[in-house]
Amino acid sequence: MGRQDGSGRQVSARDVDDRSATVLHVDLDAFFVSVELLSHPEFVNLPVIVGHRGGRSVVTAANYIARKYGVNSAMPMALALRQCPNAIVLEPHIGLYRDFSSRVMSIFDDVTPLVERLGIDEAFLDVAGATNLFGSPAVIGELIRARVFAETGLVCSVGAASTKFVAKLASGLAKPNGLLVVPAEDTVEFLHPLPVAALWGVGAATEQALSRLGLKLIGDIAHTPLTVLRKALGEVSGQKLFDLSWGRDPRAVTLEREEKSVGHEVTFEHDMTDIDRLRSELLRQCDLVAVRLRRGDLVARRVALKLRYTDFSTVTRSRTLAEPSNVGRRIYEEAVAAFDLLAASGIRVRLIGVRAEQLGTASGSVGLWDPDEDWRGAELAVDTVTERFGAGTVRPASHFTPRP
DNA sequence: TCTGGGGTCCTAGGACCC
DNA sequence: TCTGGGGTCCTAGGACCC
Repeated sequence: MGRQDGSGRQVSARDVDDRSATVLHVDLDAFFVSVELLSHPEFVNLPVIVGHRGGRSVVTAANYIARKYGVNSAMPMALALRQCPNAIVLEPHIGLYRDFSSRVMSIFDDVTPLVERLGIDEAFLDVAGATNLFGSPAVIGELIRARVFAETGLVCSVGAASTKFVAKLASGLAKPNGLLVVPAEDTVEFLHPLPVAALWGVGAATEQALSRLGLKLIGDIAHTPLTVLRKALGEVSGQKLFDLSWGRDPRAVTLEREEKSVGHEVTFEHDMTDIDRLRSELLRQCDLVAVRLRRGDLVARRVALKLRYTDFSTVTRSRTLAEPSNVGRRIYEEAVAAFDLLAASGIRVRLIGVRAEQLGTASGSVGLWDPDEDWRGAELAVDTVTERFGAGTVRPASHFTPRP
């Protein structure tokens, strides 16, 4: 998991002017494992995995020692333990990680107001306006790394570049416990020797498709006619990859994005065949989704059901609601109607899930209930108000504001 | 090896309308 | 009658990311 002395190492592409590299990507190294190790220092030099042992679980996080054995996140736990039988397996503590995450993010906020959180353990920072105060991007990067270590005991890596995706690539190459600056003028030179899989949006399938075209390196993509890329990868993806291969990434660092969907899903320890129990699990999930919608003052216009069968094949069925809703019962009605069309005797379900989509704001009726009260109570409050004032009063469709 | 759970984005076909 | 072109919405599936 890298050195924990907090000094890190300066891995600069060259000792050059870095004033153009004002986008920082900060990524905590082996975040979940590092947090756990703060309270288990005796495991620091051992391979450590965070995740549930047994069942159908996967590796949530692994430290760098475990990674040497080929263990990676999202790998089935059973396989990970075969690769590294001596690994220490620790149960995740999401609440704890969230606390550490907020502490780290608030350090970022001290540096610049332009912080874009990316999940729990990474963020983009636009430091163009902070250089007068703190110094060059590289200096700011080291400042952040030192403060994060001093105040939380966690180690992070920083990439600095003129665009988001190059900054992210740079932080990945700087890991663990490093900093890498890619000045704008060096971007193409930096990108072209890297494998195509390094590009944001190139996963296994796209890598295969590119390989069929004989394209292995980012530089190969850069020198392929756009028409060929568009045909092989689709209009949008082809254009995007071509632009990225030349270091073109117009995305700005943005403060906050609106949620587009809210969902819940569960994989059973053993495949479920009991249709009634599947229905009741679905009801539970719909209630949870509805609570989250209400807490965000949101309503959903679509409900999507997801089933994964024994053979891992997955189907989804979605339905558009006549009236947007955030009431658990209503969401359940649609979800279970879709489920009943698929459910038949002999069904073997590995995963069931529900997702509320096409969210809109439920304006004009804030304060009818306390969003922090117990969720069953909140459900009751909705239904009570609905009863008293008639259906639609709580979240009238006329108040539905679609979001772009 | 046997595959989590939270999401976002893109594609493609069909319906429907002008 | 056997046939165009767009635009938009709905739906299903899949790739991808953390």
